[in-house]
Amino acid sequence: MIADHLGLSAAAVSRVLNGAPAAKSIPKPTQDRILAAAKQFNYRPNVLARSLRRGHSMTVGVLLPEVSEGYATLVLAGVEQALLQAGYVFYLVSHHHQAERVENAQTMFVERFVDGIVAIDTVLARHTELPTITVSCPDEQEGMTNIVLNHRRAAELAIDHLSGLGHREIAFIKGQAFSSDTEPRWQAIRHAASRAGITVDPLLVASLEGDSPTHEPGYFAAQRLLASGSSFTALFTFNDVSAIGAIRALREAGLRVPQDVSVVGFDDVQSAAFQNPGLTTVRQPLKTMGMLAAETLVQRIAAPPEHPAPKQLVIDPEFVVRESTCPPAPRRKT
Amino acid sequence: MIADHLGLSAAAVSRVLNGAPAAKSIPKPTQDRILAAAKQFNYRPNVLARSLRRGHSMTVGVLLPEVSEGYATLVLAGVEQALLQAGYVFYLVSHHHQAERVENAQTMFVERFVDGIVAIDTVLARHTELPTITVSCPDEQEGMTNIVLNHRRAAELAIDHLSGLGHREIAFIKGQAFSSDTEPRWQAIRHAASRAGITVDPLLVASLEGDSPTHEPGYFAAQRLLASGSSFTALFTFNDVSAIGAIRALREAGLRVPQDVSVVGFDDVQSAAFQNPGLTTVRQPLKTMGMLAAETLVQRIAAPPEHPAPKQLVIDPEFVVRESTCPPAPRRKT
DNA sequence: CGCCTTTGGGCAAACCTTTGCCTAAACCGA
DNA sequence: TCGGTTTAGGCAAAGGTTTGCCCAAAGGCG
Repeated sequence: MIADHLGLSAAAVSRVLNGAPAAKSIPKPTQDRILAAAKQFNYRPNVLARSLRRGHSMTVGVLLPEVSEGYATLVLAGVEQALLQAGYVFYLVSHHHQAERVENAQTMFVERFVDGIVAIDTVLARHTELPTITVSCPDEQEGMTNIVLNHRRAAELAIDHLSGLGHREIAFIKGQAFSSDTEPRWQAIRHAASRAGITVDPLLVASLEGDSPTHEPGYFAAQRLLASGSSFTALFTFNDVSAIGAIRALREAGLRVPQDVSVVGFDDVQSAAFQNPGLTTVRQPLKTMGMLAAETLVQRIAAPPEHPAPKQLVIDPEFVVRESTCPPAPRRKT
Repeated sequence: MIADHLGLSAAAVSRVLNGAPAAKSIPKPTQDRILAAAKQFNYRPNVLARSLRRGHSMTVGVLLPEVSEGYATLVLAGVEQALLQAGYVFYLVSHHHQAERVENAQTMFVERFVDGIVAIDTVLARHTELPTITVSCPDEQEGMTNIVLNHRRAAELAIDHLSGLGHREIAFIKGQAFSSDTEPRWQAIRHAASRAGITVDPLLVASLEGDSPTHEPGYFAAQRLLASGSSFTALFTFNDVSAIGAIRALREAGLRVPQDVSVVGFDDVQSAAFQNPGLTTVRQPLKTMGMLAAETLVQRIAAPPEHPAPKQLVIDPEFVVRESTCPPAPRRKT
């Protein structure tokens, strides 16, 4: 269209606008005319046509469990920032931990020629040819890089903190089975506990149930722990929202946090610092992990890795002490 | 490709697969062959090519302030669900309330041939030809529909609740200037207050400052209110996260909520019910608003509205009483 | 047998760029 | 003057669908 106006061919225009090497055979004045006309008409190449021809779309697909949930959206914030910076845009789709939705999303992604995939807390439905980076996903598929937390370290931080305060009777709330972090973190906790000489009472282990991403599962899990009859002076939950839900259950049962029960959360979501009491928690640098994922992905898109892609990028957690933990009361039964 | 395999033309394949009217001149057996082959090869038409030809992309652009923030992502959840149901996918971009980022996003949207735009709590940078639905946006551009809360009703619910409990000295935390709801809601509050015979002490009005979407602005705003020297028995904040931040500031100042100060939030985000104390708040049906926005948009994409599009869809709030409000103490100065 | 109508589907343009290959003119040196 | 090189950009294919228009063969009717 701009070519017609100048009496040139579309080829020339394309070359100049893209700074193609072949453009060096086009004299400066002509180039300037093209540039000027492009500016004048506010010309934008049709991205669809370009993608069709070039075979890539400058788009990536992002998968997460819930679109409105603290954990994944904090990762997403990092992903977005890094992606934008690199000139990519993304499709977002949530799957609510349903395999079918993941599957559909994956086919949608290939249909629409995304250049890569970022999957947050997601188990992929099948192997994909597309460059893929996962955040907190369990399976190690061929050639895909996984950004994971150092669970070992995370568990030690929490257990050593509680153990250092004098707690021996510690209750746990595990994650849902579908959550990728649940198993590795639980392994790490068992390991850290035994290292600290703490035995894990099976009666003091509850799991989050249901697929609600809200506080309720933690609330009910804590109620089950209280009903189990075993006493405990501390509680370590799978994440912060569960912790908040659990604290409510504890309080409703007449227990004070932290005087009667210390509570340690996980993630350090934005609201953790503003809880009452402020939540002691294991901080995951979620935004950083998201940025790392996106950066790794665009790198991989630009240049496929030489031989075997690095399988894992391990991120270290921090521990944040606030008000929800203290030494156990000298004597008290739940 | 599938055409070659069957010795047919791409045209025939296209017509059959799309159930085009012209397909009726193709006999059943041939149609079956095409369908079978498509299934066998798991054939997916190239969406890029199709969009290029058809002139629409089955994609919409979604704009919001922050990707990890309770309010907008709850709306987003509704948008996503309705969009998915209608077969659309979306680009997500956050703008952090920066006009330039909104502008860039808008040009990106037209470059990529989105079929429409959903803008959540966003002031658009310029007029757009694209079908656009906004949620909680102030400006009434030609032909664009805005989903808004019934601020009048919302303010009355909160003010009448506090006034009914006996509160007369009420402090307020207004939203940031860039937030679309700030002005209309404030107008509504003044109106409701005067209707209830309550005078608004200018010293008892603070505004959220800074563009952080977290609890801090509310925390600092509450501190400024406390420092103002005027006493108050109740506080009505712009949203729940501010309320949570404010509660922390109050508590740090030695005030108990609700015994010394009642607090009413706004939105009813997921964590509101699990705060300590549980937050009394004005509930916006955010997910519903998101769904409504998306449904209205796809409708408008399918069939441009007859003449003048309805300008506004007004949604009614609910009031949720929890534990952060109670009658004021008989006598107490802050 | 000749004409008309279905039947069955092909042709090619259009959507818009990108890119490998090519060429016509000009210029330059011998 | 002639051959070679550079200049300046054009040609056309390719990427995969969609769709308006067209046509050939077959069948039906008079």
